[in-house]
Amino acid sequence: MDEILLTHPINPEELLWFLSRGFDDPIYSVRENSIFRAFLFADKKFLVKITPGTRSVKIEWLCGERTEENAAFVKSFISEWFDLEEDITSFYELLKADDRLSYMAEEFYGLKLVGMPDLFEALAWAIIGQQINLTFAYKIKRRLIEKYGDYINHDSSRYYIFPSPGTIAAADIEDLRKMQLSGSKTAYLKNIALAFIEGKIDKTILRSLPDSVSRRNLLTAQKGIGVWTANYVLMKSLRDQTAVPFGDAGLINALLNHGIIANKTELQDMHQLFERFKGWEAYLVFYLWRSLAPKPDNPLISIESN
DNA sequence: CTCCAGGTATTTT
DNA sequence: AAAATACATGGA
Repeated sequence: MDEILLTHPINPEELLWFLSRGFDDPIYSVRENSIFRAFLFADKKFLVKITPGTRSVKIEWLCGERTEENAAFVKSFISEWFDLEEDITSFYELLKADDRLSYMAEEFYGLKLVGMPDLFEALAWAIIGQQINLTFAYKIKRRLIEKYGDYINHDSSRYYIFPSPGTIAAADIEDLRKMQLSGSKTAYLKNIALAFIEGKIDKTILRSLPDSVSRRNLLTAQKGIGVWTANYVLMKSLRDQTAVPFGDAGLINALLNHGIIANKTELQDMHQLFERFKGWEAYLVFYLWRSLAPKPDNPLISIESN
């Protein structure tokens, strides 16, 4: 049993809820307060069971060899995935200062920004999700991962690993189209997989760039990566707080719900809001998204339900 | 049938 | 430079 001790407490219920919030992400499964996920590291596959608590996250090895290297990799991956090291106290101070958002500091207390440490997965996911509803997007992601992803079978369940850029670069265009990826998205995916293979994009390169703007420019140089996708990926995979997917349909709807903007085109008030949340922009987006898919007891929807 | 969905590229003003 | 449009396809 491995364990990550937390300096800053988290809310395990919120985390587990978010991970299983009515969508079907094929990259992990959530059962009985634990998260199951398969990993590939140094050509070895393994499966772990992750059980988050308030002050620690427990990691149990279910399949594959537990070496010190593997354990270190998984711990670091999980820490990044769930943003375990960030102290979000000052974000809560900002929330509390806003009458329309202050409830979030209690309602979602201890919710950390769930990221996507695998940059290729984040890019592929962002492209799949462009301009289609999330339910459909997750279906496509599942088809993609079930056809091209490696996996581990364990206890009559299959745990998938997201396909590598090499696999997608070699994938047949017709097969991708059959998954109901549009023609242009198919081309985008292949193109981006190629960019990874050619070493044009990776996390090290992105991190070596001096600012958000140059990171965004590196990404948007690829066809299929527009401003929204670049910011989404920088937010989810590099935890760039200043990368806000402005124009995002969900973000706009959340702002409308909270009465922060009055319509979808006049976004001055949105920019003012983000100005006040400097340094915590990505967290603000994440919490606003969180507000869109509330728990049954969330006041925001109990009003309209029936 | 309509409108929309965690947009992007291209073409037209 | 800004605005309109084509694209693509399921979900509600």
